[in-house]
Amino acid sequence: MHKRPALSAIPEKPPRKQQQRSIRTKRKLLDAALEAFSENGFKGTSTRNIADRAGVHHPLITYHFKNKDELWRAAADRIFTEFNAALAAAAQAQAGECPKARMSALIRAYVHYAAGQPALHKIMVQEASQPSQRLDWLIDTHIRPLFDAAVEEIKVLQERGVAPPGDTKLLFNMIRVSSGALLALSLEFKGTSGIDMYQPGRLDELADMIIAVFLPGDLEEE
Amino acid sequence: MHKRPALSAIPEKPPRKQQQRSIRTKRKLLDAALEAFSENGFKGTSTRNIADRAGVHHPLITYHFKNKDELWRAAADRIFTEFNAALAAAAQAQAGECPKARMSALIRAYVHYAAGQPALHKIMVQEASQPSQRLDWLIDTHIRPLFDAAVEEIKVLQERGVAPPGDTKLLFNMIRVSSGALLALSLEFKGTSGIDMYQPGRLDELADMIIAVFLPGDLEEE
DNA sequence: TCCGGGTTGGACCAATTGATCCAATCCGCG
DNA sequence: CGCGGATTGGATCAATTGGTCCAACCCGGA
Repeated sequence: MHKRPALSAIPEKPPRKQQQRSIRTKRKLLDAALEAFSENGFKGTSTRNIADRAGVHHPLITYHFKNKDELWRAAADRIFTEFNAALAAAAQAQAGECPKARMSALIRAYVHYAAGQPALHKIMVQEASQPSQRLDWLIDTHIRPLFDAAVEEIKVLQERGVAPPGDTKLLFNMIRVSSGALLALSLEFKGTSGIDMYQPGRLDELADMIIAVFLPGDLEEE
Repeated sequence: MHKRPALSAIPEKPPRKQQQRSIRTKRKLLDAALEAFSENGFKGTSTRNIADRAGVHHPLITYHFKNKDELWRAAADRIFTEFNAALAAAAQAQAGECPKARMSALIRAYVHYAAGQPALHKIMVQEASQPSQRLDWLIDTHIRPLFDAAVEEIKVLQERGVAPPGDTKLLFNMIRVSSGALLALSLEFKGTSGIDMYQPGRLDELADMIIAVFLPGDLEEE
């Protein structure tokens, strides 16, 4: 409402700078939480397990994140923000190119990000396995905006004969799970087929096949 | 070692018939276990929660299945056996048809089975999220035999110009997650796109799109 | 009908869970 | 350097976990 003329700081004293070790602790906890939640789901993960992975005393979770739920939210927030940035960077790099080249670059970026951070897709699957407030939050905050933009891009590609016809949202989700889910299942894939998606070249092979299958056409004018 | 001449049954007395209620209890527990494990994973599911869903006293799990691990195994065994039977029936019905029609029927059968039993794919994803004996058992006992057969079928379709070229195993897994994973994510899909895969017609729409995308060619002779 | 093993219910156990409390320690700041 | 809030460690709590035990019961077979 009213600001004092400086000198005497009454309502908002500049809070002391956060200590460095605190920042490190928080980051270690978030890393550990992502790994643990993606492997065992929310219910299946104990805060002690997270603290152990992080090499940190477990009540610090309460101190830094209030409770298990908030820790999950903070971890999910971080990975989705990072993912968004990675996609944006890829899109940026292809700003002037034709739509098909742009989408191809996005697919490649997605495949590589999903491989480097399998937690991304795993956490979505873990949460989508049953209704929950966490799922609602995830969808509203991160997933829907991201997907709406992608669906628009694909719609253009359908209109111009590059992507096959049919429900765009359905098509987009097929593309998306072909990369994300397949990488989330990479352990099973290795066991059934002997193929290790993390060998060099495999990721590009996957991306190329996705592009070949889902964007088979050549660009034609409207 | 030595068998007595009947009359006096010593080593193997014909065991009394299993009581009917026991059979019902076991089946209720298996149903509940599938649901619970697919929603919360192995670690995230408590035996008491399973017993509650089944409306059964929880120590009965120990009595009927020895422990949580064996219960999981029995549940997974049942759903995969059922699934195998459903696929076999679909294949049987198309015995004489051409390869493309046969694979299309299999895809349709898979989509409908995955929709009716989302636990099938969810359990695979839950277990594939980290190495475990359960995952190894699942792969060796059920998944690999099933997939090897499917991969052979697809290889034929590639050779005859129906399916796109490239690594067959990779292609098969793309087909498979396009149906299975997409249905496992149906809650998220509903939230992001407003599309309910369980509305009538949606499943066939998905199956048709999978066929259109992954089996685009017409059959040509070798 | 009644016997006896198959099946179930109730009480209980040790270990793990998420969370809280408070004293000890650390470190940014004056 | 030394103050004092920020951060951490240790102890502890009630609730939940997988699993065991034994008495009560149900019901298939004679």
